[in-house]
Amino acid sequence: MTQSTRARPDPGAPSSVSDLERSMRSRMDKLERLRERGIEAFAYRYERTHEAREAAAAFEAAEAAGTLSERGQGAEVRVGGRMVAFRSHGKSAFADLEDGSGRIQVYFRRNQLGEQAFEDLDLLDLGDWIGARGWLFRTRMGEVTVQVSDWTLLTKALRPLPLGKSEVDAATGRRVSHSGFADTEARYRQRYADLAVNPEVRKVFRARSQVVGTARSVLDAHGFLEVETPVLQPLYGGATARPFVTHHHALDRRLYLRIADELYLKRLIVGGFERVYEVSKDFRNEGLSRFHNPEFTMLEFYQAFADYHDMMDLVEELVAEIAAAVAGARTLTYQGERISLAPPFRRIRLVEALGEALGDDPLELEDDQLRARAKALRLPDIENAGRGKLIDKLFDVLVQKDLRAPTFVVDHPRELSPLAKAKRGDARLTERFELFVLGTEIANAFSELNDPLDQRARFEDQARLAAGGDDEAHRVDEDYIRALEYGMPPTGGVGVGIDRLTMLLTDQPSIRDVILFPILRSE
RNA sequence: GAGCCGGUAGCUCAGCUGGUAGAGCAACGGACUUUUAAUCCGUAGGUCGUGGGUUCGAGACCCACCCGGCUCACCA
Repeated sequence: MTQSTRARPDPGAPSSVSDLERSMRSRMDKLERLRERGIEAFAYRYERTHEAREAAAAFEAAEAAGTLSERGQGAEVRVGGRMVAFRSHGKSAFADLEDGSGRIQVYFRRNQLGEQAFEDLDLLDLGDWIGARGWLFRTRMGEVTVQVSDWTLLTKALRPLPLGKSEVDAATGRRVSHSGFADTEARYRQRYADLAVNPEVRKVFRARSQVVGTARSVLDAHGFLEVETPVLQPLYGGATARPFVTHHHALDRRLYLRIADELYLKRLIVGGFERVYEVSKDFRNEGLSRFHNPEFTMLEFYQAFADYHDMMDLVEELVAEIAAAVAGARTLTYQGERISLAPPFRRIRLVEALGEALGDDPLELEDDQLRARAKALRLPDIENAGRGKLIDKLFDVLVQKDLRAPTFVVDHPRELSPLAKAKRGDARLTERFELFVLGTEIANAFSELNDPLDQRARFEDQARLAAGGDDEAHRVDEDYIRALEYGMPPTGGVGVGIDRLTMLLTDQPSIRDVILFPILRSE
C-alpha cells in the first residue's frame, strides 16, 4: 500500500479543500492506520523516570563523575513530551520532545528500534505526545540525547499546532524563534495553543503564580488569615466603579458582582479576626485598555491596631519581596525603563505635589477655580465633576504620569476617599496612600474609617452624588454601618492590583498578557 | 466613543505608480543511520475580511460595513 494513494484528492474534483483541512485529514488518516495496527493513540499513562531537564542534568553529572559506559552511554531513562520538531534522515531521525521542564532531543535508529517501530514513526506528527525509553548519550554536535530503544504514542494531535521553528543562539545560549505564532488576538483566543508553542508565555504565568504565592507567604508570615468573601453581593461597594448586575432566580433578587472586597473584610475585623486577606477576582463594568480588564485580581489585606503608616511599611516589604522572588532582583526593566524597587519608597503628599504643579494650593481653590484649571488642560467630562474628581483628574494629568520610581502619594482630599479616616490635624484630608510605579497605580490604602456616624455621613454625601448622576458613587450600606456600630478597632487596609504588579515584574505591555483568558469580543 | 495602523495559504510575511497570486515554515511524495531553523528533489494548497463602486482589467484605487492591534478618553 502506498501512502500517496490515500490522501491524494481526485485531480478532476474542484479543490476547495483548505490547507488546514488537508492537514487534519492526514492526521485522521494516520489515526485510522494506528488503530488498524492496534496502537492506542490516546494512552492512559506513562511512567517517566526523568523530566527533560533532569535527564540532561543526570547525563552531565555522570559525565563529570566519569561513570559513562565505554561507548559514552549514560543511564537508561524514560522521558515524555510533545514532539515539537522532527528531522528525518532516512534510516534514522531526530525529534525534540518538550515537557514542563524544557526540551530534550531523542534519536531514533532503524537498526536499534527494529523495522516496525521505525516505520511507525511515519504515523507521528508534530504536536503528538510521545514517551521514549533509551540511553542517554551526547551527539557529535554535543547535544545530550536519548537514543531510543522503544517509544510509545501517548496522544495523537489531530490539529496542527502553529509551531514556528527555533534555534539556540550560539552566542547567548537563548532560544530564538522563527515565524512563530504571533497574531495577538489568536493567541488570546487560543491561549492553549499560545502556551503550547510559546514557552516564554508559560514563563509569564509561572511568574504570576509566584507573585500571588509570595504575597501569601509574606502575609501568612505576618499572621494574616486568608478568607473568602462573597462575589455575589446584594449591594456593591468599596470602590468607585460601575458593577455587573445579575439576577438570582430562586430569590428573585438582583445581585451585583463585587467591585471590591473591602466592606466584607472590614466586617471580619469587626468580628475579631485581626489580620485578614483575600486574593479575589473583582469585576468592573467599564472600558477595556491595556491596564483594564473587566475581571481582574486584587489582593486586599486589613490589619487591626494599625494605621496607614504601618501599612506603607508592609506594602514596601511585600512589593520588594515579590520583586525579589519573581525578578530575582530589586531592580526591574519595564519596556526599556529601568527602576529600583528597593525600599524605602519616596513619599509625597498629594495636595503638596499638585500644588507645586498648579502653582496654587488646591485646598484653597474654589470648585469653580478647580474646574477652570481642568478646562484649561482640556480635561473631558468635568462639567458635573465634584471637587474630589477634579482634584483627582488634575493630579492624574499633572503629577501621576511622572511618578516613575515607586512613590507613595499620601493624604488625599476627603471627597476622594469616603472610606478613609480623616487626617489627624487636617479634616480636609484623609489618611490614605496610593503606590505608583512607572506612573501606574499598584496599591491603594488607608487608615480605615471606623466611626459609624462619620461613615453614614460620607455615604450620604456619596448618595447625593449618585442622585446627581454619578453612577460610580457609593450607595448607603446599612448593614456595613450596623457592623461598624458594633465597633471596629483602628485598622489599616490595603488593596494591591495583582495584574498590574505582574505586568511590571514580567515586562508585559498589556494586562491581557498576564491574564490567561482575557475578555474578547465574541468570535 | 475618537484617531492611527492592519486583515493575502495552517503559521510568519512579500506583492512597486492597477495587468490576473508569491516565499519560508508546516502538509504530501522521494533521497539521506549523530541531525538540530537539518539538507536536497518533487507535489499540492488562496472567492487576497465582507458588500458595493471606478476601470477593458482591482489584492492594490473609492465608499460602506465587519474584525483586530495600538494610542487617547472612562476606570484599578
